[in-house]
Amino acid sequence: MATIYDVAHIAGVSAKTVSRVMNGDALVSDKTRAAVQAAMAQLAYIPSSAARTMRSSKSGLVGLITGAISDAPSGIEAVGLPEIFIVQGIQRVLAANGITLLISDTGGNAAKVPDLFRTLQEHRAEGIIYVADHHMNIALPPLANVKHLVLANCRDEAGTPAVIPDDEYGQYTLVSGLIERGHRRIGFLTLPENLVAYDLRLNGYQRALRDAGIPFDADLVRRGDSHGAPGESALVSSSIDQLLALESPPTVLCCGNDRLAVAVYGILRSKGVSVPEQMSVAGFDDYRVISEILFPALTTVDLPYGRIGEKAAELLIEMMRGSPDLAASPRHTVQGEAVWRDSVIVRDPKVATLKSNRRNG
Amino acid sequence: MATIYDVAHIAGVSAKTVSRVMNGDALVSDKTRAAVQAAMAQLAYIPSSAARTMRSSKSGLVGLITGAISDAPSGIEAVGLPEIFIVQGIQRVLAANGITLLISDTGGNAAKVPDLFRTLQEHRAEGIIYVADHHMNIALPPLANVKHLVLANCRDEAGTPAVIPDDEYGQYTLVSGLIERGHRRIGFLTLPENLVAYDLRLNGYQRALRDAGIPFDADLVRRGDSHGAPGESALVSSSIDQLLALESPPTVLCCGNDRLAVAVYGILRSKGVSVPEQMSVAGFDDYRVISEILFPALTTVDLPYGRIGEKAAELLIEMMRGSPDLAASPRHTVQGEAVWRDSVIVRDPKVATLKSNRRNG
DNA sequence: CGGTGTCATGTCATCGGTGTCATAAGAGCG
DNA sequence: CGCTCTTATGACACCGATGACATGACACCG
Repeated sequence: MATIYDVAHIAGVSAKTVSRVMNGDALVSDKTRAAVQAAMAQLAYIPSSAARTMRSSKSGLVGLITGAISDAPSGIEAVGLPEIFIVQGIQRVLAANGITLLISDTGGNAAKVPDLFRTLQEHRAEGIIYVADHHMNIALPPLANVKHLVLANCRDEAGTPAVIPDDEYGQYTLVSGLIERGHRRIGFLTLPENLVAYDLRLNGYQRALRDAGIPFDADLVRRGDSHGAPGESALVSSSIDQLLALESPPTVLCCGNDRLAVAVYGILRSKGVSVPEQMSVAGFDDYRVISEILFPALTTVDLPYGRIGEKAAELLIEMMRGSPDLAASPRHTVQGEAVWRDSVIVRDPKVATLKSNRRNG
Repeated sequence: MATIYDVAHIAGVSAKTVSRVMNGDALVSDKTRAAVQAAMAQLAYIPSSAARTMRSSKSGLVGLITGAISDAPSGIEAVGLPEIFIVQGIQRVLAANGITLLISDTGGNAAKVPDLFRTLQEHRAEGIIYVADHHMNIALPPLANVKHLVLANCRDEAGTPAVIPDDEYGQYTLVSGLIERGHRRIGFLTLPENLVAYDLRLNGYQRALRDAGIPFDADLVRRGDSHGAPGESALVSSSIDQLLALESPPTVLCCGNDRLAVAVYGILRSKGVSVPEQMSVAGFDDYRVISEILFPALTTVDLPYGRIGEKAAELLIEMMRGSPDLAASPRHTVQGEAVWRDSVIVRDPKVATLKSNRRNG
């Protein structure tokens, strides 16, 4: 590979002048610049970032760690789907700032994390972003010499700057929208209780009811997703049975995520309940492969993974540039809006519910 | 950040001796080794890979480029789902070999590719893997000085080493299994015609029929997936109508991918055809979020994205080590097997088909 | 006891850029 | 014309590791 000296020799100038041409550092005469550029083109010269890094101690690299330091029960395979969108968002921002991304994956083995950090530090990464595959609490091992660290899609108790989705807001928006569309009895099929999003979503659900003056009815909240564990389908099925058996059953089911919504579609149909005519369904995630393809198309909440990535990268770059006032608000949320599709119908609040219909029919 | 000289000074030895301790190069007395290690620990010393790279011209980096240099019609948003699994597979193998991954994404803009290559070369990546989000043909721009390049999930006409899924085999295995399970009239809802997999899958379908002595009936092959374009659902619905209207309708529908299978479930149900009792359904991809959750669980073909990534990385490492006999077979295929779930029933080939049933009933 | 070999360690140059300082060539001015 | 000032460029050290080579301390041998 050609070096700066080769270029200098061909152009008949000193290496330093070549350096100046590359960096636009100082005044270089037009003639010299042209000669240098011609020489660079002729040799297909590409500067060595290693040499540059040594001298300037700026690597132009940011490290990324993904994988599970999970607080979820073991044995649950993380699907890892959102991560690619987060990574793409990060990439987008970093590339625009001339930064290259070093990536490493724990492969689900939390014990590897210190090694991964070390590797990133060997390459003198100027900042590190840790990405989780779902909104969770994490506890990173003690890390010496890691100056700039941002968490994406997760958070810790140590006050590390974090970018997380606003689950409470998303659920609030969805449920408010359902109420606007005439729904008064809103079933809620929950996420596993140990998830961070469990509480947040439930809060959003309750706040939306409260703001609309609808009393909270605990009977409408049932266990839904259990990480795809065996027996989940039966669990969801029985949850739905309980909801349908209520004196005043729900007119819509909010599912903890889109995956669960798919299961609910099947279960409702197998029970002879049509979607959305007899029961509206809403998901959470706007996991498009599911939500757009499902029939009828699924109303859900957009979880803006790309934005989470972008914001995490923007935050990191600010930190690297030494902006202050960041420690002030360690947690940054990104809001996603409800996406209205065919699985939710508009109804007249005064018309009786499913159960009553049946009774009458 | 501490340097090798700082360590040497604290340990009371020369820098070279510290280097020897790190690399296990030459004999070092136990006492000296202990002193050096203590000093390294005390300073939390982490060697600089930039300095090492300069001296040895080995960076320990491999570059990865993802994104669309698509042969698909424009305006189609790549879902980008498999990529994460491929990337994880690559990461797994590289990490095991002490190699760090540099990643860059075109963000769907093919014009960026030369820039991305340049950036990877500035960091002196020792090899580059190009990953596509679905099995496709690509044409990379002319690249000077890229010695070791491997394509994953795509291929070109220039003979670049490539690791691709064996779509023909997958479809063959699936259809053979359907025949074993008593199906004789096998419907086939195709992928878009411009996809590489379109022909391969159709070939596998036909070969399976041929091997079983079942005549190929073109009426059983209908247009299915159209990249989620508007009107896709209507298209699939009419394709299914045509299949159901046949004198001897199919007993099972093979869908070009799992996404399409989800749509087919809904359409069949809306037409009053039960899955799998009246019509079995099979997908392709084993896209687990869909296949395991769908009700009934979807029979499909595993597309081993993780293995594709692993194999691409293994191939690249072989090339980097200078193994020969690689140019000999530029295309390496990875086979995926059919995964049998509830959406396909075993039937008695002698029993009449749906249409006949209806007629009789 | 001198010669030879092994072990343990140090010295020095080098990888490819860039920061610092020096310097040469004009330009402008009194 | 001599002085200062700007512009354009070069010389040189340095960043942090490591390869090549040198050296010093013993051990062993005849």
